[in-house]
Amino acid sequence: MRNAEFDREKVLRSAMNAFMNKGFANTSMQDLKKATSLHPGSIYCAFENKRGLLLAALEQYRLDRKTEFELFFSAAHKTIDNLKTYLDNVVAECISCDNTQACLMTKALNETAEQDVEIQNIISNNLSMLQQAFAEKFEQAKEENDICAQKDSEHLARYFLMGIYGLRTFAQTHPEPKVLKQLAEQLYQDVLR
Amino acid sequence: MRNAEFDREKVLRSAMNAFMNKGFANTSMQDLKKATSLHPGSIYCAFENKRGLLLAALEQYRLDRKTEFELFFSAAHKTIDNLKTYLDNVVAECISCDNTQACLMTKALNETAEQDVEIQNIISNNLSMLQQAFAEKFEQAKEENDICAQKDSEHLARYFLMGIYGLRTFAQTHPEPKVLKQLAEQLYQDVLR
DNA sequence: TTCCTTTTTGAATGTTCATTCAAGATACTC
DNA sequence: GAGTATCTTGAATGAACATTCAAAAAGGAA
Repeated sequence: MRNAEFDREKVLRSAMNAFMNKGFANTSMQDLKKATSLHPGSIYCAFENKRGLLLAALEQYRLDRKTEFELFFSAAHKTIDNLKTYLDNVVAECISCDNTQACLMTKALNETAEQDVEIQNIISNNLSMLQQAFAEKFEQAKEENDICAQKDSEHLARYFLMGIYGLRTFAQTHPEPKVLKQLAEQLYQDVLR
Repeated sequence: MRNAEFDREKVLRSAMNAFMNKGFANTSMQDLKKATSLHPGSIYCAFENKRGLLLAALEQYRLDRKTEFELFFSAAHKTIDNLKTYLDNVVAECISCDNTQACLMTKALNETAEQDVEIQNIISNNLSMLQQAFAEKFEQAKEENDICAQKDSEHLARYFLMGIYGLRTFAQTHPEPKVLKQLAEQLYQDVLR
């Protein structure tokens, strides 16, 4: 017996970054070798192939984002304030202009859509989970009387997520802090109202 | 002397579709040969290389979208109603689920970002033009007293565009007509208010 | 230590790709 | 209608790619 030497999470996060930087098709095994410090054979041994590495990276990304989400909403503030903090963080990511500005999910969705139904389904499910998580937070905010009780939490969650997608795309063309903050502020107000 | 035999616009629209279907990196010259009915040599003769074909396709896409835009706003209705019609059309495109659901601009932006600054700049400029065109329409709507005079047309245009980006991305995961229509409706209301 | 199992290594493989090119075809000019 | 410039054709090219594999290394069990 012998265990793998590499740290699986570290490798997956490196692969994530590589895929976010150059996209799936444009990231060669050489790029991945450099990014992960794993030789091709090891990658194939551990993840079957390049696509398998993407699948594993997507799952790790989901877990990381979930942890991050829970961190934001574990803060001892009103739910509505945590939502604002979450949104501000998205803006901050967009402004920073590093590769995390792109979401691996939407990036991969854009690239592999139509061609790889399995990946498309996985991503759709992951994004649905995020949407569901937001819906629960909006429900909570309703209970805290910060959002009108008649509002549909599901709809709010969808709209909020749509706004985040739009914000990220917009930021790719104009990553001006002032503008992005203004857009996020309006999104927040529109959701509150 | 001898003129090229092929119809340049037709070829570019075919290339557009190919790129929207599979993305730039995943569209091979063979795919392009099939899509455009042009032999590799002819493509290289006319567009220099694959990237040149993308550049030409992007420009044709811009022109086509511009024509479409002007068509929408040439309708003899109030500007605000034309805006709604435009948005409804985006939703209809998303629902139809053919490849036009994706915008070639945002698709290419997502894929080539970071790696090809020239393409990134071209796309950013094109999208800025669209944003400017929207701003003019919002200005017009203000003059027609359908939008509060204090509102900033530039901001409205950015928010509207952001919403469209978000809508398109959202539609990739959940192309349910009812949901998309509801999201578009709220976006419209939020812009009006 | 010894043996076994699994991982690591990196060169080899065969495929696919964008691109080139020389020959042939075609339309325009004079 | 001859000449010429340009386009079309599609096979050839060489690079880059994902993937495989056999040998070497190393952890764990006894």
